[in-house]
Amino acid sequence: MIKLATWNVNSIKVRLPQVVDWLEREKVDALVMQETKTVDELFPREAFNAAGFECLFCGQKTYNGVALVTRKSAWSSVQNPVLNLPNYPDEQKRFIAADLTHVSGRRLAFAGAYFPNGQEVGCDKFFYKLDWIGALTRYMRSRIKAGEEIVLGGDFNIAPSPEDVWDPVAWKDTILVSEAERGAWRVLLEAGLIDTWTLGLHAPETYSWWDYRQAGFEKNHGLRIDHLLATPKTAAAVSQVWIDTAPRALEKPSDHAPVVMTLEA
DNA sequence: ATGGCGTACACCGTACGA
Repeated sequence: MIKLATWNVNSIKVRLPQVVDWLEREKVDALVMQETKTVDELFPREAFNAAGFECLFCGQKTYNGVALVTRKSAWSSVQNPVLNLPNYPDEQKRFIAADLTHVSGRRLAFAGAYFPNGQEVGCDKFFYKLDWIGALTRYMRSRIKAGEEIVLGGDFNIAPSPEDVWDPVAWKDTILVSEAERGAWRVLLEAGLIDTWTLGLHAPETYSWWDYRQAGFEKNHGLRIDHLLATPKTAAAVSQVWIDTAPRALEKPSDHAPVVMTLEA
């Protein structure tokens, strides 16, 4: 069994102890992280190495930043690292990927993405978001057409359906749920990716993000905006999918919870 | 209508997130 996860950690410096504890306790084999908010020179690779993980990271000062950590004992090789979208020159560090070969022989590319937030429908950042998703979609499509098996995890900053929103009436047409964003989500999936959440393997229903403000987590005022997508053959090997809400209940949590899936080796 | 909270940077407040 292979366990893959995505987690927006909201600062790897602040969240490092929680992330390392969680990786060890949950026996995660590979994790993509978003919002590491740390330049590469200061990424805490030694802490991950000591916990038995190899690291790839693509960071910047203050904002954004992504990383991929892989359990050394689970993978026979980690190859062809991709740091940021190759087809989209961008100072904002939002994409990472590598080709993983599991000790069982199963191969897959594991990609992690931090989609732009977009701030407000119609503003410059919103159009950057749509543009960035377009570049990601083209890149994914090219790799899928080449016959690769891919898992794409990340903070998509899109709630695909009304049931992914705690108050869909209040949120209607706002950032993260607008028709334009959901349309971009559908186009991405049409490139050949399946939202593993829709495989019917998950329980219970929950969100992946809750606002720090106004006791969002306690009231379960959340959104499901973090996702794990997979190409069809890999999706057919998925055995379970869940959102682990436990880290969100800790002291000084990230505002996001990790999304996890297991895959038959 | 605004800001609520948390993080980063380094101002002692501002930018940003979702």
